[in-house]
Amino acid sequence: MTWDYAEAALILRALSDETRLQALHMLSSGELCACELLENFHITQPTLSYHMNILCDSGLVTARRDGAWVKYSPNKERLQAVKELLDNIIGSEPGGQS
Amino acid sequence: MTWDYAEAALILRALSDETRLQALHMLSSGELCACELLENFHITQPTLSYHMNILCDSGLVTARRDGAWVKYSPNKERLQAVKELLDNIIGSEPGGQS
DNA sequence: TATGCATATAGATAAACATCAATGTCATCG
DNA sequence: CGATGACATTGATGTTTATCTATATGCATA
Repeated sequence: MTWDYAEAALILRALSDETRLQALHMLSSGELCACELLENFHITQPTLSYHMNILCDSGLVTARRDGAWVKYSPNKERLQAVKELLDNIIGSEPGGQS
Repeated sequence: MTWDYAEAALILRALSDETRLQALHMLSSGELCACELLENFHITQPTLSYHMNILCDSGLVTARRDGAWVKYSPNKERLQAVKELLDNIIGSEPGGQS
């Protein structure tokens, strides 16, 4: 995947918020619906919806409707791509380990 | 290194701007002074100074005075740590390659 | 010391962001 | 169909962000 700075900044901006990072972490163990996520925050339902929109728009999370619920999953490939983006910026090989 | 969401969000916020990403990329080939960086942007000197402050505060870049100049270098360890942070969030092993 | 160049700080401003209350939409169940 | 629960959208609001102009500070050199 190739990035320009504007696109990269968009993805990283999606990652630059405490609530969204925590939501992503919760999703790392598997699909969750909005109400399950909401239980772990002290924000209102519309605010969570706003954050999930940002995560979906950036491609870091995918959403699917399941009856009355909307279930969210992390897009691990996309997160992996962010790591490669960081490698490009610092000039290391893609996938370089510590 | 261990992170809480607030600290992680701070670092990622520093990475969430086009100008700062481009500055970091320029620094990947080595130390540069502010005026050298400035030549590659269409922003004013105070605006660049503002962005470099954010990069320094986040620890992603270090600055040292050299006579009249201030020279900036990337902190590659810190950028590596960001990758590990992403691994923690998505639940992969640290240093995992593509 | 006075001048000039490199960088930082201050103050102002417009745009973007995070948040909430109120309301709308969509699916389910009686 | 009507009511209820899950989620989205709207509109308002206070805060943060990126940017500029103007000015200050720090260093070097004549």
